[in-house]
Amino acid sequence: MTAVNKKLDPGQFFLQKLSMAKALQKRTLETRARLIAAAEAGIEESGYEAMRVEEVVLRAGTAKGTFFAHFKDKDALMELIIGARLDTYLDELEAAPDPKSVEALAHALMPICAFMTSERYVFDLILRYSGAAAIEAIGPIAVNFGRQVDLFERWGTANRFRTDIGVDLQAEGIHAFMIQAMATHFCSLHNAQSINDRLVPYLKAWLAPNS
Amino acid sequence: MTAVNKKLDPGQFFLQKLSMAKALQKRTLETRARLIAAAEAGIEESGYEAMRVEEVVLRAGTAKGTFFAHFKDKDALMELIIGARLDTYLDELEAAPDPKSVEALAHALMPICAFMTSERYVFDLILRYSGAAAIEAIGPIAVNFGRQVDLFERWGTANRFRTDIGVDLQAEGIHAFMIQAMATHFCSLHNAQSINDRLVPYLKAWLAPNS
DNA sequence: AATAGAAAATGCCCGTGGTCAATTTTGGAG
DNA sequence: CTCCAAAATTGACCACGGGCATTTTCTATT
Repeated sequence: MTAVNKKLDPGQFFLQKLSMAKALQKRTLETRARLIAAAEAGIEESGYEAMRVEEVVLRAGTAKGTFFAHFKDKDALMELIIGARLDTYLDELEAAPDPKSVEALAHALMPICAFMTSERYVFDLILRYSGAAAIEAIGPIAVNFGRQVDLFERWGTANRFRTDIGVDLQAEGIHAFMIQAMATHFCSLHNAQSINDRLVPYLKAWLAPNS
Repeated sequence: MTAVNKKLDPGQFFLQKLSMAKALQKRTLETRARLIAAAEAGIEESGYEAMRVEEVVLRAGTAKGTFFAHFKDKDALMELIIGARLDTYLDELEAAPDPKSVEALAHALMPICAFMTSERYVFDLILRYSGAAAIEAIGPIAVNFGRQVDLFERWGTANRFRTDIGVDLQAEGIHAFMIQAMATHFCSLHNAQSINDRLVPYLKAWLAPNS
């Protein structure tokens, strides 16, 4: 677990952020866990957008103020939970063999795309937090996006699709088109096309030009 | 002015949406204009994020309820105002000659990029509204994005950068990388690189592969 | 065990977006 | 000019995120 940013559940991420700081009381961790569990239970029932701080606090059996003692704001908890989900998807991708074709690459991305577009609210929040809002606050989602690009670089190194550009640039392009495919998926009035059907042409044009 | 989606100021956009509907009272238009003017004045002073419905209503001399009789919610007015700004930038681009090189293309996009990234809040709102939220509600920003891609197609037709893919796909790619360049601009901790410096490598790799 | 000081939890309060039944204004019909 | 129905406006009210002074609980020290 010395590798950076691998397999962090919401609680662990918190611990990492505070590493080397004052020791945390057991009570703190319990309260935190209750709040996160309460939020996850509510999300399971009614989705992400419907989450209310008041309801989370009620389930967890704490006061409202306690919530904000643990999380900067409502979005900070959402980011934690959504970031954790994104991480599990990425863990699976990292463990799986590198895709050998553009089609396989797109196909491999579908689970994470499906999650990201499961709710408009989720997609918007991810985009909003994909860039560090401030220097000191680089959150789980921004970290996950970094991991995504790293993985794409690995794929590009293992199976060099294009030789005229660097693997880093290649990886950033994959990422850009992944976002684009998801965004246009929301745009389409009658979304007849699947995200995969949108992504494949982009990636073919990006990774295998002139062919 | 029969061409679709050209040069619509906030008020005109509203009229278009209601075309063929009941005739509007003069009073309605006046109130609307006052609300929009009040919002724009406030934005001029303190920026987009600082806009408060209460303050707009105070300036305009109306009740709060009136605001929501005219606009679905706060964001609807923001979308109108930001969309209008985007349209003026696009008008200029459409009137200007087609860029002949990748560098010129990127350079031409800088003013609109600068506006979109003038505030984090603005960028997030634009992304949020770039896809139609619902079938009936395709707003000014989504329309503007459509115009952008149309313009990129025109550029691609006039000066065919790539011949192995269609102009529409080419245009969508330009758009995707434009977003990517702006998004990563926010990510960077010490953003030493300008948006232009980020965009040019993307576009070179996209529009002129193997060269 | 007593106590002091720090950490955590509390819940009342506020700001702000958004709703709605009641009221006023408008434009037209007779 | 009068009156009425529809359109526009009003402002009291609610929901929800977030702030903060106060109180409670924990932990370390003697």
